[in-house]
Amino acid sequence: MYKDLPPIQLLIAFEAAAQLHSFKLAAQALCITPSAVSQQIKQLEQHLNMSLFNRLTRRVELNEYGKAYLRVAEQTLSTYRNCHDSFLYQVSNPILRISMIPFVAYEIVIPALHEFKSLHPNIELRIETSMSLIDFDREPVDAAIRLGDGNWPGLETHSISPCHCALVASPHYITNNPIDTIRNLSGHTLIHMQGSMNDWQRTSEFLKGNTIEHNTKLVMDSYIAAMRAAEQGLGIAIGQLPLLATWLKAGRLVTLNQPVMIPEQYYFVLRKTSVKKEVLLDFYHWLTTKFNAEFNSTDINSHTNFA
Amino acid sequence: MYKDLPPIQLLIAFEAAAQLHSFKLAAQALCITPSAVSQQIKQLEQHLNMSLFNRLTRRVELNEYGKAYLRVAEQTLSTYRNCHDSFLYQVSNPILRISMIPFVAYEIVIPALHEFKSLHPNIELRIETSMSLIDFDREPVDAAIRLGDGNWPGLETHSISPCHCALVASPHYITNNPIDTIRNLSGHTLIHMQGSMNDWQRTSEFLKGNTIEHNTKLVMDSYIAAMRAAEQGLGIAIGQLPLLATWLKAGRLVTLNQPVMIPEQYYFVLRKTSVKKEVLLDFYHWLTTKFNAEFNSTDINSHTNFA
DNA sequence: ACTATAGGTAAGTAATGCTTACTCAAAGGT
DNA sequence: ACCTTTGAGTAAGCATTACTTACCTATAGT
Repeated sequence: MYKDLPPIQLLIAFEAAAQLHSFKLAAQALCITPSAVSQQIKQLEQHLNMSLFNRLTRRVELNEYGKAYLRVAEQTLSTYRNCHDSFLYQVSNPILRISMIPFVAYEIVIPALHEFKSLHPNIELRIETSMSLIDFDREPVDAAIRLGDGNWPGLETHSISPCHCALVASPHYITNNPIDTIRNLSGHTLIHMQGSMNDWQRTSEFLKGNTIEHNTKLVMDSYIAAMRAAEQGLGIAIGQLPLLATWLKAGRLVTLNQPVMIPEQYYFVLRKTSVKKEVLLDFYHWLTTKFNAEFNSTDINSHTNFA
Repeated sequence: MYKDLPPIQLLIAFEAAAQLHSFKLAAQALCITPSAVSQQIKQLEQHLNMSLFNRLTRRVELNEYGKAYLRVAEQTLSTYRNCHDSFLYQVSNPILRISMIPFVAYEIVIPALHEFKSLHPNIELRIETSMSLIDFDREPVDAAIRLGDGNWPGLETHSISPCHCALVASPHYITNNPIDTIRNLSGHTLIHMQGSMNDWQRTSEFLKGNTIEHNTKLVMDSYIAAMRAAEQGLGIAIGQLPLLATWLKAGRLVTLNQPVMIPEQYYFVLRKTSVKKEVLLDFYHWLTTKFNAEFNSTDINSHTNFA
């Protein structure tokens, strides 16, 4: 059936001639000669093995077949034009789906979204919050914000900012549960985060202490829940400085020691082959300034030092 | 917006390559060389100013733009193929809309329709019954069966059969209302048909008589109603022989005189520019045999002659 | 009767699309 | 580690297609 389809480009001349009732006007519209239009339509008629126009003197008009075929041409070409236009719209107004943990979304990205939107009105951001590392091959996301060593095979990584950690608690908690020195936290509740259970192990190594055993454990299912628990005075948590700027400034939490830079960093991660790389990097650069603004505005020396 | 539409024929190679994930296979499908496919797709990419495929080694895969553009190509081409197919279907299974008076439809055409359908299974007939001459420029009909002199400007006419007229009445009526001679019908009811009021005038001239005045008139609104009235014994009507074959054979009516050929004939009428001329003439030839079969099967000498 | 006009046709030319021949890069099989 | 195979990209040349030019035809309008 497909084999004897007339060359699709002939539809263009036919549509113009049919709509304008004139080969001459069609030729003008298409910037070719009337003769070329005549030949193209003759070709189409030969392919269909039927005539499409009644040739009158100095005028052509569609016959019944022509009228029916005009519907073919119009439908086909309008489909092409509409689909093409919406394709171009999609391309020039890309949707960036970016995955991150809820805390980063709520504390850093979302509060500044209106600024990004005003800088890049064409780019539509879709923030996807996820607890764990998403699989780029399965999830329909364009990029992710990840804490790690920057080594994810097949993905392109861009460093956003280093990560400083410090023990945090609410001021109220400190008052009611005095801390002698952070090397001796026995008797205190240590707030853990699910999936990062060895953080306290590492922390104790950093602090050159070994007092983290025999403490009460409180395990929360996310970083945001851990911070909220600390804010409520339920114990001591490990806070990441770039994320806690507003909490520390507002006095919802205080740091108990000089922040320590950990080996992991925050990275912006995207597919190596992403066609949206350009706009994604626009977002990355903007995001980096947001992270650094947060971190620099946090006076990392304003902690209650029990070291 | 339309100006920078890529040449529509490029969609064909793109669709094939995208669906087959291979320029080589696409080339085979299109009966061209892989190089040609590669060049067409390169052209398309240059028009769109973006790449559509990730070129891997010995393999190509659509990137995100390519996936989006595949929808453009598929929609456009499937629209073309579907519309084209339904156009061809329409052409090869034409609908013939043919106008005629109800009597011709009911007595001649419709009883034989199943035969025509078996001879021409592709042709769909639409019988449109109409009391008066329809206007080909306004009504969506392809042809008409008309009684007349064959001279209708702008239309092509083909003679179907001459028309013989005779006075008819029911056998019962004749018994109850004896007729002396058809030159003297005084006292009889003459059944007229609306729109053909001068038929009796002409008939009297044919019969070389002048007795048609001072009779009771019965005016019916159609030929079929006039024949039914005669059948019911309501009076004498003017019957057209080609149409009354079954009625006469069944004894529903009898002729009262030797049928007389009138100047009008039955014609098959169509537009000079009709694109369905071929199938219409198929129908015309079939119709002619039907008319003649009817007429020849009527023994025009089997009348009750009062001349 | 003459002119102007729209379309059709034929021949020549410009443009395009295709093939051929070659290169390249990586995968697969010894 | 080697060579072979394979699919895609490229450049040059060729073949085909599509367009233009010039001329013809028919007719509507003057």
